[in-house]
Amino acid sequence: MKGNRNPRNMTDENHDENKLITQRREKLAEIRRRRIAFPNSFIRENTSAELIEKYQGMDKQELEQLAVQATVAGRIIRMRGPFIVIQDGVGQIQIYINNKSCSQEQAELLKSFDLGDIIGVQGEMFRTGKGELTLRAENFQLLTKSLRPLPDKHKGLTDTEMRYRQRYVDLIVNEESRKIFTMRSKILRFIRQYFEALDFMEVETPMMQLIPGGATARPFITHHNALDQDMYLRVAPELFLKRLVVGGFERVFELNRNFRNEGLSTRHNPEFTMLEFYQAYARYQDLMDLTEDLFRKIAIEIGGSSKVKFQGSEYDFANPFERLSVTDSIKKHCNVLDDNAFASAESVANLAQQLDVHFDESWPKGKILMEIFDQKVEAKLDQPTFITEYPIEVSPLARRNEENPEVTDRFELIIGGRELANGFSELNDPEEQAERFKAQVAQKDSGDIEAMHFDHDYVTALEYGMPPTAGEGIGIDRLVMLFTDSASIKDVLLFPHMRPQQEQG
RNA sequence: GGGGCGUUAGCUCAGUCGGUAGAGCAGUUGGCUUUUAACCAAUUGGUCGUGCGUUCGAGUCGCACACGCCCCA
Repeated sequence: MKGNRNPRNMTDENHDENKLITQRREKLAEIRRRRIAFPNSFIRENTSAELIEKYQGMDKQELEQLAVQATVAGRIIRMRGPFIVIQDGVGQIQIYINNKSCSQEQAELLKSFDLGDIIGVQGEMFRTGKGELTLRAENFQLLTKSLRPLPDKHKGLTDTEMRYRQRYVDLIVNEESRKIFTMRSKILRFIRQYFEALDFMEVETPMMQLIPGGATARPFITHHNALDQDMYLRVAPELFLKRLVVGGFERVFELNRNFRNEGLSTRHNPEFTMLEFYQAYARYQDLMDLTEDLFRKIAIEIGGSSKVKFQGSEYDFANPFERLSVTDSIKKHCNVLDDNAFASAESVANLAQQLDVHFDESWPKGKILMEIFDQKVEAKLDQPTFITEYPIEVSPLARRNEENPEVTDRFELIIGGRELANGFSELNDPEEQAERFKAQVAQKDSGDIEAMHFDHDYVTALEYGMPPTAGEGIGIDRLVMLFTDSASIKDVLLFPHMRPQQEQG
């Protein structure tokens, strides 16, 4: 809806009435008088897609000889003369109704039909003079009166705000939008099949948590009345999934919602869908291989090709992804020639200053390094790239690298300048994990609102022993954006979060 | 948080230098009835996002606010 010109006010259904709606209400009132409003006994026998698939190969004569009877139902989306095009869940089909060959009563009903009405039609399939496969109505009835006019039949609904706020209208008139959400569903189904085929088990862990953990992010706070207890909406399922690995479920995944209390943008929605999976006796390198394979197979499943076009770029998922350490990526994309730049906290701070990267003096070396990466490198990484060797200070749950104690066995996958995935070999040393939590709490106490809490029970779980394990999270909304060439996360969320509209008067 | 752009009929959009509010589609009435963005004729429809200001006069100029989009942090 543009601005507030027509606020939708749920408490007063007459608030945005206009003449078109009034006319339709009058038509509905007449239908009520005739006691044929909102019938529930119509039996739909055929879908549009099914009829077209079966009979599109037959010519006019063949169809006439077969005299195929069909019964369809759908929403009127176009009317021209005696022709009505209806749309059902799988497509569209044309209906022919000649008002001169039906009863007075039916002719009246036909005349009252509006774009958007849902009708049921029974008749015989034929082909028009121009060759269009059409159902000649012998009987028809109104199933649902639509009281609100549909958007322009040619231009559709283009106002982005209205498309997001009234997604149902968007879905009625914009096939492209229906396609995106159909593809989203296919991608989710494929991911589940993929992991099940690898003997992963799908699990569900708490979304309401006493200690929010598993990611550095601000949580939403809610309150449990009976327990008189504040709770957090989870920012990640990570710590619970690893408890399950301790318990002996060696391959688990969860595909569900996370909540992070941060701003909205074309890449961020406060609730978003994340895939997380954990595999015992695997290393982070194994997950990078798995990720390449998964992306390649999704591309082929969805688009029939390993090549994907996204916002002017093309990625071929048949190729292995580039693998670069954080420091190598900075060297490559910021023209840093001297390895000594990464030697100490001072030298990294100097580098940040040289590159005009803003940072806080109190930050540890690794955090400044990541700030350089975030501000100067990430957006430049268009082709799929695994960034590895993340600093230990920003990776409180990842295993420390054996050769370089400053970094962890961790990677992130960047495509089109966006983080798509984050994985690592898990830290399974309970004593080191306790130390890492302490460091997070210290950061929290010094004002870092995103730092983690100390999760004692998680440490206890690790004390029972977690096998060497690797885990990964993949942002599903961004992944769907990638495979549907969507510029905004709102385009792949059925009901994206929108600021409420102000009521007037 | 900062900057830019946008908000006009149910939908998609014009609106010049500040001087009576426009089109297409949809709707209504009639014609046509195997059409293809159907067509032909007539016709209805406006709190120009909200508020304040400048002005004889504001859709248009100024300020504030709301919502959205884009860019930056």
